[in-house]
Amino acid sequence: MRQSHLFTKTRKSAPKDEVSKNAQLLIRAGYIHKEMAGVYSYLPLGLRVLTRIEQVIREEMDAIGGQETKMATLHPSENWKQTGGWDNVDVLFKLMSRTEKEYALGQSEEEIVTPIGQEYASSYKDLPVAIYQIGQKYRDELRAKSGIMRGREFGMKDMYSFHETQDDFDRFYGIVKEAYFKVYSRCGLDAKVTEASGGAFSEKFSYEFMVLTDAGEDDIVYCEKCTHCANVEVSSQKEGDTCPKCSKGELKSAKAAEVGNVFDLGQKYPKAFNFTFKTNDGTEQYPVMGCYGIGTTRLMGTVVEVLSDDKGIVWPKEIAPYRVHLIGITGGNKDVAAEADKLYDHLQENGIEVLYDDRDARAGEKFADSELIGIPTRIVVSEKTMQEGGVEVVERTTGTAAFIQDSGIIEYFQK
RNA sequence: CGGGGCGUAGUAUACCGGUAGUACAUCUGCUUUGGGAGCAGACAGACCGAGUUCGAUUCUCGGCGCCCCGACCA
Repeated sequence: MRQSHLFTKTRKSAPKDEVSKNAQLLIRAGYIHKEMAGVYSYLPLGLRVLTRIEQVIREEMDAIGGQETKMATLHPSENWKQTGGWDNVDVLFKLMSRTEKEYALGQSEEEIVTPIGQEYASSYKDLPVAIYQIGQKYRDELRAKSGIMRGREFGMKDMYSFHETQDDFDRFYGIVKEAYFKVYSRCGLDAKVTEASGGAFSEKFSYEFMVLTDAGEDDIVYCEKCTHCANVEVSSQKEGDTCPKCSKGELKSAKAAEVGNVFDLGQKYPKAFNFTFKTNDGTEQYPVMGCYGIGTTRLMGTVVEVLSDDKGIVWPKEIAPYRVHLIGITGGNKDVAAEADKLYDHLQENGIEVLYDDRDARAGEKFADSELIGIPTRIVVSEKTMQEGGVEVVERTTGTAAFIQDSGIIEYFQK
C-alpha cells in the first residue's frame, strides 16, 4: 500500500474528549473513527488489524474442532421471550419495525444457536459439537468507556458447545483454555485465567481471561510464583495473602482487562428450547452447553494499552496491519525514489506486506508517523543507504537500527 | 442511572456583553529535504432552543452530545 494513496492521515493531537490511551493512539494514527459514545468505525488500517486478530482466533478455534458460522444479529423477539431474556437482560437492545413487529439485536447468541443445534444434533453420535462465529455484538451499556474497551457495538468471537455430559464439557473447557492462551500469546499478551461468578444468566461458574493493565475494569489478585489468579469481586482473597494454590507466593493485586470468558451454561438453554438428544440407551436427555467469548475489538484495545510507548503503537507481528513500513527519504532525488519503488515491488513479490511511505514529506514527519502507526519493522531507503548498497532496518520494539545489504533483505523477513 | 466536568474552523486552543485570534491540517506559489521545515497568500468556526439585554459566542434556564468517578456489567 502506498501511503500517498492511504486515505487516512495521522494527527499530532488527540481529540480532547478521548482520554484512554487506546482511543487516543488509534484515532491519531487513523485506525478508527468515533461515531458516538461506545461506537467506532474501523478504517483501513484498523480493519487490517482486526481482521488479523480474527484470523488468529479462527485458526485456534478451527484447530480444536470449532466450526465457523455467521449467525444473524437481528433476532426474532420470540426467541428472547422463550428464554426470559427479553425482560431480564437489561443490556438487550430492542427495536420495533414500522409494522410494530419486535426484534432484538444480538448481544450474545444462545437464543439463536440453541435452536440451530437442536435441528442438527439429535443423537449422542452428533455430540460434542462446537460452533462459533466472529461478528458484531450490541449491548445497551449504561456507560460506554475506555475507547474501544467497552462499547455498545463491538466485535466478538463467540463459540458454543453441546455435550453429552458435564465431564465432557469439563474436558472440552480444558482444550479451549489452551487454545485461548495461544490466541493471547500470538497477540503479544500475557493472559491469566480466573474463576468468577457466572453473572445473571448462569447459576454456575465462569472463567475469565485477564490481561494486566490499568485500563482494565476488573480488580484481581494473582500469584507471581504460579498461575493462580482470582477476581476480587467473587473471592475473599486479597493482596498479601499466601497463594492458595502453590502456597509459596504472596498474592498481588492489580487492574486487569477481561479479554475472554467461558461460561458453563448447564442445561438452561436446551431446556428453554426443549433441545434433547437420544442417548445410546434410547432415552432423551438435555445436552450440557458451554459458551466461550473473546472480544476482538477489546483485544485490539488491550494490545494498544499494554504494548504502546510514548511514541505510539507497537503491534506484534502477527496482528500488525503490515509487516514492514518502507520509508523513502528522497530529498527530491529521483534515483532514491526509484530505488524505493523497486524495493516496494520486490518486497510485495516476496509476499511481504508493506506500507510504503512514498509521500513528499520530510524525514522527521515520516519517522514520527511510522512510530505512531506502529508497524513492526521500518526500512529506510535514502541517498546514504544507496551509497552503501543496502537499507537501514529499525525494529519498532527496540528502536535500534541495523544496516543490511540489499541481497539480504528478503531473508531478514523469512527468519 | 446518580455525581462532576466540558461543548469555539477538520483538529487542538485563546480572548471577549459590541459577530472571534493563534497553531496544525487543507489549497496556491517559491525555497527547503535523515527527526513533525521557512516565507507569502487563501479557505474555514461559537451544539440546539428559550430567557435577560439596545446588543449574547460570552450571563441564566432547558435540551442534546462527549469525557471522567460511581453504580451496573450477558
